[in-house]
Amino acid sequence: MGRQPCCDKVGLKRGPWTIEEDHKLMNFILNNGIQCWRAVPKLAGLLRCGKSCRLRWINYLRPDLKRGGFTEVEEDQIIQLHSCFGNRWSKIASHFPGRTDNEIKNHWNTKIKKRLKLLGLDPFTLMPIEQKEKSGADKVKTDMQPKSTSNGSDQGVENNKSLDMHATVEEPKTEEKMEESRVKWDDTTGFFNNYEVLCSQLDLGSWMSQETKASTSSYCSSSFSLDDSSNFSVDESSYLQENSLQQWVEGLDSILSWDNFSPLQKDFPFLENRQ
DNA sequence: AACCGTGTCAACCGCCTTGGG
DNA sequence: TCCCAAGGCGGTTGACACGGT
Repeated sequence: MGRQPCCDKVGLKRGPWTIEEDHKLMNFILNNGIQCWRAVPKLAGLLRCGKSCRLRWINYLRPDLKRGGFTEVEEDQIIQLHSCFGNRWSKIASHFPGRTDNEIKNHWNTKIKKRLKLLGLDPFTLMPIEQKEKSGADKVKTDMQPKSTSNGSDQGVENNKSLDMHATVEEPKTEEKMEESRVKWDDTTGFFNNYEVLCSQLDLGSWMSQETKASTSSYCSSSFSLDDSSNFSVDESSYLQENSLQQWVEGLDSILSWDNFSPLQKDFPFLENRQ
């Protein structure tokens, strides 16, 4: 017997979301908030499971999402944070208001990982691959896992100093500090420096920005985030200022066809001017 | 034009965590 | 303390786009 599905999947729709479904979900959440994800699809008239709705909202429809490619600075921060937290994407994403863990995970797997390999660095340890090969089989074992999940000693505090040089990473808040003190480190943590050295040698910065410019420029101009985006709660949707919502609408403009959103006009009059 | 390989990313799956009873 | 439901999370998959041949 396999594990029971998270919800009754009989008759539920799967696959890509249609604009109509997006509309229903968005409309429902903006009007009612979220009390229980399991109840959302029923109440919103969707043939989806609650998890699917939650994911769609968090990764795509949420008003505070920042759209567009990652900047060079963001990529730099992701690499640093990944060296601290490993594959704990939600933890990493919490440092990037408006970015989702899924987005960061995808970006890491498709872009950053490859670039680091191209630079001859191991993506997990930021250690030069040649050096790693020399250092024997024991090391290979650690390369397979992010440091945060290994059960090492407390040398992390010591090694963390190497990251302090990078002022772009915020000092973790009290809770995070406690969490980080639990994060285990090995002797490769400090090798983030290798990445920087190689970047400067190969002028990776300009290379990255060349590539990211094209993808970011079209979106960044319309992207935005709410002041306290990381804590955005739909229950408080009424606090949304009309202009903030309008910004969100503008951000979505390039993605969704607003022909399908005309029913929203009664709730958000500024939509009338669109199309 | 057709095919193939590769890259990207939205969405799903299933395990883990949390909170309420 | 235990159990269960629901939410959260990370790994993985598959559809689609795009470039090369």
